[in-house]
Amino acid sequence: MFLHENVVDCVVLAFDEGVLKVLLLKWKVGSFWSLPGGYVMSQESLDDAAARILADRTGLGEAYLEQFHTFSDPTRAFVSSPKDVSTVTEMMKELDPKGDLGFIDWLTKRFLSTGYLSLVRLSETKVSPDFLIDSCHWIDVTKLPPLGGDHDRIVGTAVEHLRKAIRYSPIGLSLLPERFLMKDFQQMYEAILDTSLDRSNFQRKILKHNILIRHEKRMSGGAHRAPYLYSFDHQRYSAKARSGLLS
Amino acid sequence: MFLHENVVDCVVLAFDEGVLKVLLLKWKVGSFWSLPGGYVMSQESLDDAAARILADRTGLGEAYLEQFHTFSDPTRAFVSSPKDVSTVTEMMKELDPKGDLGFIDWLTKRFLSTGYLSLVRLSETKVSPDFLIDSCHWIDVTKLPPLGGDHDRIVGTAVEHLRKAIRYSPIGLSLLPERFLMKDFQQMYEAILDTSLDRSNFQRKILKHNILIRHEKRMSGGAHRAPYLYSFDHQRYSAKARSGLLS
DNA sequence: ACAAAAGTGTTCCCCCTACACCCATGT
DNA sequence: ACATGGGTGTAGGGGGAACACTTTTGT
Repeated sequence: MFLHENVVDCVVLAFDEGVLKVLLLKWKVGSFWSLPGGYVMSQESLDDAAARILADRTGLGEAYLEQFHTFSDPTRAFVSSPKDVSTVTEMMKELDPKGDLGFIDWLTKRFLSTGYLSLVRLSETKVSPDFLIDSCHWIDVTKLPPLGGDHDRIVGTAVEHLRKAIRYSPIGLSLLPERFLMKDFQQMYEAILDTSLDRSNFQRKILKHNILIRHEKRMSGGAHRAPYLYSFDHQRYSAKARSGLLS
Repeated sequence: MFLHENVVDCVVLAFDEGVLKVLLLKWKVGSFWSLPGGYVMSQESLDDAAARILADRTGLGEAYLEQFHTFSDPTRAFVSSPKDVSTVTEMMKELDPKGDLGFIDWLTKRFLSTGYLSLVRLSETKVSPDFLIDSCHWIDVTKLPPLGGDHDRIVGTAVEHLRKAIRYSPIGLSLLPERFLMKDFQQMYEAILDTSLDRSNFQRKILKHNILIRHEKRMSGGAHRAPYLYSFDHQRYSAKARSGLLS
């Protein structure tokens, strides 16, 4: 009756150098930036499509992945101005004179995009470009380049979603290594909530939940007193899954 | 490339007789129950589609309406068993021998459904059946009949979404009349959160936010002391939109 | 010894909780 | 008068905010 193209766009976030970074793709043609995304195939659920797209682009089999919103502005299109369309067409011809130009259609067509939020450990990813993508970059979410279509709005909605969710669940741990310092943990919260937290009170509040395991001290590197390493106690968390971590 | 049918399903909730009720449609054929829903047309946003479907079914021009999730299970279909399909086909032929049977296809086809939550005042609605719908009913969300497809899951997800949202925003007011009693307000929260709250503390907590206007006493009806009427102070709320109403 | 980071303690105060109490009104 | 529902008060406890203090480690 009314058929639509459905795509999934993944907002893949990592915590690196004290800031939240999002995985962005730089296209060969036109130097456009976009989120990793792709079609939802005929017999595929949105969750499956998102997992496939994430795995293809980052090599991650398992990762935190959650749908957060479906975007449907009828005017949304990856490229909007006629000038950009012709630029892209020219460049495509140069890149591959015999290739079909079907994807030009893709750039200008209206479709529905379902946004997925993914939280990963940057070190565990192996990002890979492909025949359309020039390169992959981890970009500070507060310093985005101009993105195609409404992808900047998608990133914003994703971060807003994360901001709400992290107050009630420890999903942020998906951003940290298996063992981590309390300082990293706090900085991760500060980056997401865009605020500063009292070191001593943060530590007490978190530890009171009894969902972290304290290990022996790290001996290595850093000058001054050696901090403890912590890891997440999945067992105990499942038990008290309803309470929420902050306030 | 991969075209899909996209529909919107509305979970329309009202607060009546102390409980949350959802608007359900009873179909002429097969006595199926379903949520009000419909196609997303070619040049229409999801928001527009949901507003149109809500207006068509309830007569409401303005109402709280918010997207909460997109459902995409490839196996989801309104009618799944072959037996039900043939039953429906027979009944359609009886109802309208010359009509086309295209919508049988609809019942069994895979499509993506975006769920919208709507909060309304039951008294302001004028629900209307149509040529496919036998009747419309407001049903206690805790006492649902068997619904077609995954509509029961959609209702559950909607209520869960409402439960989270109401802790941070006064959307529940969309369920109450312009002027209401503190008792109604509390019962509304209790119905949504499925818990009981201390009367005195609830009142203080709510009033402290300074977003309710207290009017003169109601003289009418009820035996015993006459309670105040309250209404929502939109002005003041906009100012402090970030705080959240319950803890 | 000193500086800086990390861990722990202390104080104050607000707010939540659980009631008790007071007020108003119709029978 | 009294029962009942509605508004207000109060004592106690828990926990968050701010900050001081102690411990550890490399230079």
